Amino acid sequence: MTRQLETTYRVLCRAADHPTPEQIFQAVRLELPDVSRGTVYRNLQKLVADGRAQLVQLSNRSARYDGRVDFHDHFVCSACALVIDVGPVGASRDGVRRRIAGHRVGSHTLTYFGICRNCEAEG
Amino acid sequence: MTRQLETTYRVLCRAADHPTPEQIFQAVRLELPDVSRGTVYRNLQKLVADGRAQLVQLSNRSARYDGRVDFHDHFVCSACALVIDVGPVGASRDGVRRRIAGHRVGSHTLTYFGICRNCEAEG
DNA sequence: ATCGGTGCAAATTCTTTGCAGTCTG
DNA sequence: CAGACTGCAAAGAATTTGCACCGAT
Repeated sequence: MTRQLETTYRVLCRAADHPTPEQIFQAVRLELPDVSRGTVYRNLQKLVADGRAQLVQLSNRSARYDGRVDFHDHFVCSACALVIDVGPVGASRDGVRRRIAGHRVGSHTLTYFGICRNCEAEG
Repeated sequence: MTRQLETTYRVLCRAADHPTPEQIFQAVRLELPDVSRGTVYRNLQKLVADGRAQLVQLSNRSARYDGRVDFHDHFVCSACALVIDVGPVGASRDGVRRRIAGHRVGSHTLTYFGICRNCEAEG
């Protein structure tokens, strides 16, 4: 447990907005000015592998990480890429299968796409 | 409606495996040897904008396109990136909300992550 | 001394874009 | 002919990796 890993984890848990690796890197750098991007990328993958963080697949453009590891869903604004947590209530709690066409299901996530209030107001 | 766009669309509809842009490019090139990647990328975006194809957000690694535009869900193998269609039955059909925390919901998708039969057999 | 973790920079991978030429309506 | 579309190649963005070094066992 290095300082870099610990700081990355703390930054991630503190953030509520599903930050990108770049945002996490910038935040970690405030505390550890000499940290490198490569280290932050590596540590984020380590956190996911250890089950202490989640990689949220919302966009092909950039990864988004989540310090919450319990089951919950997401709303994504198609205009500004805002991501908010939803649940853990709702449709995705029910009727989830252990197997689909013989394939073993490990997890699932329900993602809502739409336009957030701000973007809707701006047109 | 150019030959490139028409061919791209046909290739996409024929494919059942949610191909990547690169795979689509290779398939289109069999029919139009001089087509360029840029054109395929542009045409895929056009198809999505026109509602004739769907971009499936499954990985930060590479985009996956889907010629099916009706509501349905996906199973993704975490080991080999296999993607199969699920539904349109199951949990994601029910209880879907029009608004979440005041944000307008346009669509939703339920994604199952797991290990496919082949990968499970191989260990 | 060893071994994992780090910073750095280069390399990869995937996608977008500027531009000049071409095709379509 | 005008505007949209194309191929090409370069640019751009996001991420990964090789390597030498450092720090804690």
